[in-house]
Amino acid sequence: MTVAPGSKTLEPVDGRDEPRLRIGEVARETGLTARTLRYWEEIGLLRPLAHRGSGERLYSVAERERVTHIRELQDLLGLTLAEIQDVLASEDTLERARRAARADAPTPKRLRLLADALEANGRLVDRINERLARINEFRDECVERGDRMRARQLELQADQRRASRR
Amino acid sequence: MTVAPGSKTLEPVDGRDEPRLRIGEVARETGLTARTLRYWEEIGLLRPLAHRGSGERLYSVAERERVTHIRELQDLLGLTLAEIQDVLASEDTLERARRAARADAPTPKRLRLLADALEANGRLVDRINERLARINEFRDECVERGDRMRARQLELQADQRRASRR
DNA sequence: TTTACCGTTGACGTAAACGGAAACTTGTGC
DNA sequence: GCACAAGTTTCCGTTTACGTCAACGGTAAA
Repeated sequence: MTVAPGSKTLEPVDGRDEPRLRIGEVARETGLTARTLRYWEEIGLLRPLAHRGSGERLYSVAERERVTHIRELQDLLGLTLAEIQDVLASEDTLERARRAARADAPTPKRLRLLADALEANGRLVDRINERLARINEFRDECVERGDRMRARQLELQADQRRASRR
Repeated sequence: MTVAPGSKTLEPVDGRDEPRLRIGEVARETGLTARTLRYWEEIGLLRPLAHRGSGERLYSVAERERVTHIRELQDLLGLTLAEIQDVLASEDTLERARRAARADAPTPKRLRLLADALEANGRLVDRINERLARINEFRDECVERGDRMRARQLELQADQRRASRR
C-alpha cells in the first residue's frame, strides 16, 4: 500500500496548525468531484490558494465547510449558483466580523458587521421555512391521495368477499 | 379588443365535457413556458393530442395536472426529468386503475393495480419525508448559527454600555 | 529511474431548459 | 373577401452546471 504523495508536506504550512487539504480530499469528504470544485472556483464561488509545484490547489477547513454549505443551498433549496453567490456575499460578512474580532476592531464596527450577518441569516431561514411549507403541502396532497386509494381498496376487498361468499 | 382565436371551438370536442386547453393556457396556468411543455413532450413526459389544423396541441385537464405534478417533483424534490419519468411510470398505474374501474374490469385486477399505485405513492412519500428531514436539519443549523450570533451581539452591546458609562 | 498517484489546463459533450426567427392557422372587423 | 393580430408550429442557437477525455507535470516509494 502506498501513502498519498505529499501527505507529509501538507499538514502544517507556515507554523499554523491549519491543515491544508488537496482537491481530492475535499471532493471525497463533500461527495463532489474535483471538476465541480474547479468549476466553482472558475466562477468565483471558491478561492483556494493554488500553489505547490505546478499550481496545485490547497484548501483550508473553512473552505471545505463553505463547499458543503454551497451544496446544501443548491441541493436542498434549489438555488442557482448565481443566487448562491449573492447569499454567500451577504454571509461573508460574518467572516469579516470574525476577522474584525481578532483584529480588535472597534466595538461599533463589529456590531454593524454582526447585524448584517444576522440579517442575511434571517433571510436565509425565511427561504428555508417557505420551502418547508411548500413541501409539507405537497406531502399532504400525496398522503391524502394514498388515503383515498386505501379507502377504495377496502371497498373492493369487501366486494370481493361478498362475491366469494355465495 | 380581440378575443383569443379558437376560444369557441375549444370547450367541447366530441360530445364529452372535458375542455381542451391550448399550450399557451397551460403555460400560463402552470407558470411554465410553451417551449418547456414542448420539450417535455419531446422527451416523452407528456402526450397531448396534437391536432386541429396544423398539429396544434390540445391538453386535457388531467394533463395540466400532470404538468403541475411534474413541476413539484422537479422543484420541491429536486428530481431530474429522467427520475420523474420513472416516478410517473409507477404512478400511471393509478390512471390504468381508473380506466379499469370505468371499463368494469374484474375486481382482482383492479385490486392489483390499486396495490401497485399505493406502493408507488408510498415510495414517493418516503422520498418527501427524507427530504423534509434533511431540510429541517439544515434549518436547525442555520437557526443555531443565528442564535450564536445574537448571543455575541448581546455581549458586545453590554461592552459598549460599560464603556460609555464611565 | 521507473511506477503509481494525484494533480494541472484545455477542449469538447451533455441535460434541461431559455430565446428568437420565420412561417402557418384562425377568428375578427371592415 | 381580405388584411390583421394572436397564437401556434418547427428550427436553431445559447446558457448553466457540470462530465469526460487527452496530454502533461510533480512527488514519493520501490
